[in-house]
Parts: sequence; structure tokens; C-alpha cells
Amino acid sequence: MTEDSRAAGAPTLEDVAKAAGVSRATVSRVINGVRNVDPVIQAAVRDAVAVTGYTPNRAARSLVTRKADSVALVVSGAGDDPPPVAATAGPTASAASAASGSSGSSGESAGFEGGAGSFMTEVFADPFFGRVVTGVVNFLRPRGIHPVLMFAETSRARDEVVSYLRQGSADGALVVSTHAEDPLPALITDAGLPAVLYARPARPVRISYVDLAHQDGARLAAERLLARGCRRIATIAGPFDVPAGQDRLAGFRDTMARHGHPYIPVAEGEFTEESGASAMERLLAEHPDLDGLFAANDLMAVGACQVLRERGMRVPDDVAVIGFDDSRAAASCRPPLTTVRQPVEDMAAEMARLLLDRLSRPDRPVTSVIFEPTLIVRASA
Amino acid sequence: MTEDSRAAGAPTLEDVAKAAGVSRATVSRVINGVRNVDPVIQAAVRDAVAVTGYTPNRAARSLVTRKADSVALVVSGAGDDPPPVAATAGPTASAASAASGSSGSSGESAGFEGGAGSFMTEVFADPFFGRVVTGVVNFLRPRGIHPVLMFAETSRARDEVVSYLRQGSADGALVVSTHAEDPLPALITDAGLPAVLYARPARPVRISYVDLAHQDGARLAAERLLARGCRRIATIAGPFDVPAGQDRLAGFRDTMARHGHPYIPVAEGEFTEESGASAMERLLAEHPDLDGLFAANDLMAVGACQVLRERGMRVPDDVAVIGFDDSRAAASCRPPLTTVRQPVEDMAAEMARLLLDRLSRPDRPVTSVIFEPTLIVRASA
DNA sequence: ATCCTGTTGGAGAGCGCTCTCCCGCCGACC
DNA sequence: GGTCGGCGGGAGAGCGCTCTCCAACAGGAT
Repeated sequence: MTEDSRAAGAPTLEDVAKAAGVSRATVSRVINGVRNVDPVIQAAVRDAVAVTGYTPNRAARSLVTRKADSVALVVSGAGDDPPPVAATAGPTASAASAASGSSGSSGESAGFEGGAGSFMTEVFADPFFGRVVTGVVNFLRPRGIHPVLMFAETSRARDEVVSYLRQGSADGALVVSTHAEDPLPALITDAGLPAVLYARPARPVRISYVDLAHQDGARLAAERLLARGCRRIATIAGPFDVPAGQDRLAGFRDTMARHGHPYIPVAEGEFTEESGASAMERLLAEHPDLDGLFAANDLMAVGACQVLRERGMRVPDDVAVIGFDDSRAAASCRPPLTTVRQPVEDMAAEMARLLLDRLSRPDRPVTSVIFEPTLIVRASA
Repeated sequence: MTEDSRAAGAPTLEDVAKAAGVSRATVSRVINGVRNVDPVIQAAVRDAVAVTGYTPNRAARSLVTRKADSVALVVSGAGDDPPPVAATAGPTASAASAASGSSGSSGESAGFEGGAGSFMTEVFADPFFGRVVTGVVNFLRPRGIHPVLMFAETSRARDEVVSYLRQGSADGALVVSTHAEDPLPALITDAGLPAVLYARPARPVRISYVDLAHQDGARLAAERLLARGCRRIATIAGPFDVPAGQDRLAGFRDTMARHGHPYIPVAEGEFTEESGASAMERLLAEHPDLDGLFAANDLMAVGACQVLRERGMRVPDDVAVIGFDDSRAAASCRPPLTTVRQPVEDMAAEMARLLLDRLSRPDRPVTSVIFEPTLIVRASA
């Protein structure tokens, strides 16, 4: 408790004003640095603030400014709605679905009420999300804005997100969908609430997003494999129902075709290590003489490398392997993975920038930003 | 925009009251379910709410209730203060310090202003934090409380956390320190703000925390190794300046001593895979005939296993290995790691419970909770 | 009938802040 | 010397909500 403040409660503007011998309005002006205030009075006010230990009350300020100075950082999934057509609900770029059945792995712990533990566990299993948080926080923090973490994996949870935003608890939302066909973006825009997505939504929504030029990334990978001299090249694609999966495959095929390889063996994976391993096995069953592989993400590449090693095939000597994302897994893989870097932190920061932009000028048209990938060359290709 | 609401703005209680033909107070009572309200009027109010599309304004509510219905989830580090004595600043239980120099790994990305990217990247590198979030969110969500993510790795950032709490933007803090000697807990309690820590602080602070009975966990590991018939047992300890490191070592030593092994080779690690590997090498240099190993966390155990494999020593046939934490790394290790399970999700949920408890009854004495670990037996021991 | 108790709805006072007015003062210009 | 513009400060009206008080009324006991 600071001393001479009134009964119990924290000091208010009124208290500071009294201590400084000025009006509330003047204190407010000094604190918010608005309009000219006599330097002498300014000093007096600052002293009074220090003496009283005053901190502005955020709720009161929010009430009148109609801004919360916080944004919702939403991790959104497909959820419990009746699935429309394809029930495959594959995870999107880089969000592992952790179908791993490894016994004893944490999973949902006992005594949980929500039972939604598994979704969150999945989300954090992939280092991708941590990179997003890093990028977002780095951008928001210097601007005095804080992210509120929310999960929207059920329709109930989605409603809560929308309601949270409508209450004015957050000024807007940064949404990372882990699944295609995520209904949340539409819900948010329908409610007229500002939001920015990570990655282009599967079905078009009038909403801004940040994405990667997946096709270009796949092109880089293809060119690298070809330049290395690989001639019997296959690819492990991401889920076909996810834009990132489609685009990476399309970009890879196009480039290969343009270089005289119209037919490329493809196995579909789900962006997880396990699915990468099994895809590799399927590929090898039909094409045991492969000498080059492009996996649509690092996790699958790691799974593929493991299978190759078990088969006694050396990477990169027998088979050159290229991943995608430049996740931590890529660097720690044996051998370290050549991969297409997705600048996740920068992209996340851009999401935040777009959102704040939108907040300050709501009239502005909805804009999106596409980032260019780069090839990170390591040992595997 | 909902229809018949007034000019532009969202509908308010007043609007609903008008639509329902009652007073503001009555609408408020219906919405908050307080006191008896005639069922007929209740229905009318609910209809009016539906018609107007009313959502209560959180700021206005917070202003009068003096509650934010949110808590700060703070990841705190040692930061930029002059280090007191030991400059080692080891990471605490389960938070990898990611000193990994693997080229090209994300790290801080270009163009960042804060430059604090690396701290966050480190934090998320360990699945531990994701488990904490899972536990916390699972507990808070059904109660309508949301976590605001904050990082407190510099003294500036710490001040911002305190200020955030003092503003009433969050009702309290859940603090996860990644380093010993973290000044944040003291700052928070000095300001009279409610908080709960994950893990007992290195220097005693009057603050509640949730922790694991590390010594008991170490005892389980020791007993398991002994029961297996191991007789030449060593341990890779955590940093000596971290309570978790000390306790796990003490518990292990005690149990071994009680079973006639007063001297146990010890190598200090830093809770990272790399430090575990190098500790293993040091251990083997002096004791090439080891047949049992207890590593103070899974990451170090994984590093140790790698070294053992490189030396041609089989796990568990030549050397039995036990880790600690039951992190994802334990399950995905080859061979899967026998480990001491730390129920992180439950512990995190308990943190949240303790905090809410404290918020509802601030007079209550500060209480802490210690969880009991369990041994998870897999292939490595 | 009268009184008292219990129940239910309304009036209105704030919560702490911002921001629009408005007013007083001073210097400048005619 | 008068008028006027500009600058700096105060007064006060809310922002949307909760909650205390009070009034109105019903029903039972006296």
C-alpha cells in the first residue's frame, strides 16, 4: 500500500490532482501528453504522480476510449461441427496433429474439466506456434499492447472468442488456424470485428492475412534437387485440403515439369513426423531407387530421413532430402536438413502490424501480405 | 450492425431495458442472475437481449466490479540486472536454454525492434511451457477468465508486468521463472499484488507456489535403478543454483546412500540436451564401466543416450537410463525413456486454482502445493 | 383493519477516466 | 486604449455498468 492515498483504494486521478493543486483534466493532459501544459505544472503533476504512486486505471480509460489495448491471439481448429465434405481435417502448415500414439506421452492429464487439453498439447507440440508468439509479442510489446491467449477448437469456444471481442475485451484478433475449413474467420468478419489470419483461408473470406509464397518455396527446393543432380525425385505432400499443402505441391510439380519431369511420385502426409515416415515407406515401395525427396514440411522430412536410415540409405549421398519451414526440427535433424525457410516471426509481426493498422484506420481496405521464402542449405541436400 | 440500436454504437444495457420495458437494474439482474426476478420479466429481458444483440461492455463492468477477469501468465527470466554471485544463470526445471548453435535455426529474426526474440524462442523450445499453458487455460476457461501472455526477461519488462497488474488489467499473475534469482516474484509481492509461482523460488519470498516433490522423484529413480540390479550408478544433475536441480540431486544421493552407495559420480548439466551429452562424456571418461544413469531431466537424458549410443553402449542393456519430467522428448527418445513424471498440466491448473482462491479471499494465508511425482517405466530402465 | 415481513422493481449514485466546452489571461495589432 | 486571437487551465458531462437504497405491494399474523 502506498502511503497517503485515501482509504484502502488505489490513488486516482482526483488524488493526484489534489496533491498537485490542479484539476483532473490537467493531470490527464500531462499523463497522456496531450496539448500544451506549463512546464512548471507538468513537473508538479509528475511529482504528485510519484508521491501518490498513481497508476491509471485501465478499465476506466477503456470505457471512454473504447479501446482495450489488447488483442486476442487465437489458435483455432476445426472443432466439433459436423464436417462438411472431406472428413480428413488435416492440420495446416506446420501445426502437427500429434496423432503420435507414444505411450505415456502427456496428452490430457487427469481431472481436467474441459477435456480440451489434447488440442492445446498438439498446438504446442509444434515449435511453429512459439515462433508466432515470438513475432507477435515482439511487435506488440513496444506498443503497449498485450496478447490474450485463446483457443477456439470447439464451436462453443469460437462463440466465446467472438463474444470476447464484442465485449471490447480485445480490439481485434490474430488468428492461427490449425485446420482447413476453420469457421472462425467467417464468424469474426460476419460480426464486423477486425482480425488478421496467418495463412490464406481454405475458402475465401474477406479478411486480411499473411502468407508465404509456398509455390516459390517449392520451386527453390525443386531447383536445388535438380542442381544437385538428382533425377529420380519424389515428394511427400501436405494434406491436399490445405492451401499450403496444395500450393507447395503445385509449385514443386510445376518446376519439375518445366525441367522435364512431368511425372513425380507423390505421397500425401499430414505434416507430422509419423505421416512423413509412412509416406516415405509407400514411396520406397514403388520407387526403391529414389535419389531426391522434397517433403512439404520439416517434420515429415525428419520422419522420412529416419525411414531412409533404417533402410540403410544415406542422406544425402543416396537420397537428398529437402524440408520446408526451417523449424527447429530441421536444424536438429541428423543430418541437418536443407529446407525452405518460412520467416514465421516476421510474418507474425506483420500480422500484428496489419491488425493495428486496421484498428487505427478502419476505413482502409483489407490488405494481405505474402512473404518470400528462402532456401537454407544444410547437409541433407 | 444490429438494427434498432442507437446511432452506430453497440447496444447498451439502457437499450435493452428500453426494449424490454424495464429498468437498467432489472436487466443487469437478469444477466448476472442475481436476486429473484419474475420469470415473465426474465423472458422479456432475454428476448430483448437477443433482439438487440446486446453484449455487456467489459470495461464498464470492470470499472465497477474492480475485476478484470483475466490473469497475467508471465514467463520470467533473470534478465539484464547485474548477476549477484553465480553467473551461471542456469535454466530451471524443464526450460531449455537452447544454447544450441545449429546454424540457421530461427533465433531472432531480422528487423525486430525489441530484440527479445531469443528469450521467447528459448521458452517455446521446451514443450514444458506448452504444458503449463494447457493446464492453466483448461482451468481458467470454464471460469470465464483469460490469460494474458507476458514476458519478463528484462527489468523494463518486469516493470511493465507490475504496472499492468497495478492498472487492474489483470487480477493477478501466474509466474513461470526460467531462471533462479528471478527478481519478479519479489517485485510483485512487494507491490501487494496476488501471484502464484511455478516452482519454489531460489530465495524465499512470501508468495504461494506449486512445486514437485523433487526429492521423492529422484528417490523413485534411484530405487528403480537399484532394483534393476545396477551397481555402478552415476547422475547428471541440474544446475546447482536451481532448487529443482539441488533437490533432485539431494534426493538421489540420499536414497543411494541409504542403500549403501555413499559416493555417486555427479556431472552438472544445464537441463539441455547438449549439456547432457557433454556431462555424459565427462562421466564416461572417469567411469567407463557405468551401468546406470539418472539424469535430472529428460533433455539431458536424451543427450546422454546419444553419447552412449555413439560409444556403442546399449540402453538399457549396458547402461540403464532414467530421466525426469516425462516430457515429450522422453516418449520419442530411442529407446523410450523411463522417467519421473512431473504432472505439469495438473500443477499449472493448481496454480490457477490457488490464484483464483486468493483473489476471492485475499485475507486467506498464502498457501503452496507440492505434487508427488510418479515413475513412468519405459524401455530405457 | 393494522402492522410487519418478505419480495421485487426502479431510481440514481457513483466507478475513474477522457474530452469538449468555456473562461481568463496575455500579447499583438489597429 | 480597444479588440481579438491564441494559449493554458478548470468545470463537468458522460462512457456503460453495478449495486445500494427505497418504494410498492402481497400475504400472513395480530
